[in-house]
Amino acid sequence: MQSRTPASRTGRPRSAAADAAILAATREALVELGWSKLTLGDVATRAGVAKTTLYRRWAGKNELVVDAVAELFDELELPDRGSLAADIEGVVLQFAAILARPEAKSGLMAVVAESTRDDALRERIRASIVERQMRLVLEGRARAQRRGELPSVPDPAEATRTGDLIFDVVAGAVVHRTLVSGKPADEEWVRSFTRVLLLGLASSA
Amino acid sequence: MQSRTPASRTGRPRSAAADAAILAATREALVELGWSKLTLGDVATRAGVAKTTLYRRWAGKNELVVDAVAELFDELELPDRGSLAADIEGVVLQFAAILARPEAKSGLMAVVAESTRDDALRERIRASIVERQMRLVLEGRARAQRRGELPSVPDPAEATRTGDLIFDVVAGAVVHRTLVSGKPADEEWVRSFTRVLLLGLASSA
DNA sequence: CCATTACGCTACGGGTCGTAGCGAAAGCTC
DNA sequence: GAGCTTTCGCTACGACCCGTAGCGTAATGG
Repeated sequence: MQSRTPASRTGRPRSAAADAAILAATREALVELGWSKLTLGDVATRAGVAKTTLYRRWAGKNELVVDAVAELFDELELPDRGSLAADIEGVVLQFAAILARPEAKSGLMAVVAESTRDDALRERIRASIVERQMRLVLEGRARAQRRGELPSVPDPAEATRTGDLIFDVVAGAVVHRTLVSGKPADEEWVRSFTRVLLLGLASSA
Repeated sequence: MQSRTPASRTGRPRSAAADAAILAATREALVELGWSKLTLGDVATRAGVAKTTLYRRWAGKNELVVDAVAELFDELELPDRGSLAADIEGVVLQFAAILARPEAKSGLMAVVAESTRDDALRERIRASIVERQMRLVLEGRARAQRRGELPSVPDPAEATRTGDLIFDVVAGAVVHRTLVSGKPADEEWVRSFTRVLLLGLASSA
């Protein structure tokens, strides 16, 4: 996270319980108040810590919410469901379930918006949230290539570009469906999406 | 926009020039300051109007930015380029060019984030921004069906679902590429994306 | 026991918010 | 032009949140 305890060994250690309490309080405040009305003073009160303690660990609202939201994505997994289509449907449904939670809705888009003017924040989001999702895409793709469902790409640069493309299409579609269109990415939608992704528009009814 | 002059005909009319100046000042402030540091007092000063004038027309920052950003999407068009693939590439490049502008980056995601807790704001975004994009998708699809490039869907409900799906995939992918991955949706990317969208993952190298 | 760091608490200047109140300006109707 | 109505610019205000400084205390390790 944000912990920096590399060389310093002396002195009173930071309370790990306080970290957990603050992040939980942040998610609670996101649900009740939303991003714009969330204040660090309120979060500190909810967590039972002093405001100064909070400022010693996080630079501001942006960094705090990134860490609080990032924990929601810990549960993402990619079990082998036997086929590429089933793998995609499974992971997309998991992703959609996380995005449907109010603390994710309120917080994620807000910090992404802020990250357009803050490179350090963008990198923090990439490392703690996006990177994990990306790994799943690459793993699912490699699995499908072993099954023979997807052609293998010899050129590494080309492989990276294709991986990035797939990731933006999958994540972008789910995010847009959930947050912009405001409709649930339920099983029916995910089936239709997977069909289009695999077979293309022309093949889908 | 927000003008309400249905029954009231008497008294001093609202200055249309002030509206334009305020919206332009809002975009200017979005570029220079970004969403979070943009204040209504500053916008009023930039526009050369009193802060109270601004509050008479817009309920708050959210509504103001929605209207300011919405004007950016006025230029979206869908000229007939002869094939579905060419039509998609053309409109996606236009969309990407708008999203690449700093006033769109900073503002759009922020108001979408706020809209997760404000239904009126969500509807405002839908009506003034999303609706226009959706129209292009439907028009391009109808055109492709006339050309025989896409199968026609007799069931109206199914047609709506498919239209919504295509829209979320296209818009979501471009938005995610631009704002989350932070990479440009340039011609090369758009070509690859169009290929995947039309032919599916299996057919793309 | 002592150095070091974290903690809780209080207090503060600075900034923004959104509104109220005022006189002046700009239209329309007669 | 007289009179009515609404908008406009301006000033001022209490309320809130920010981020930090200072202090005494608590919890470690040497």
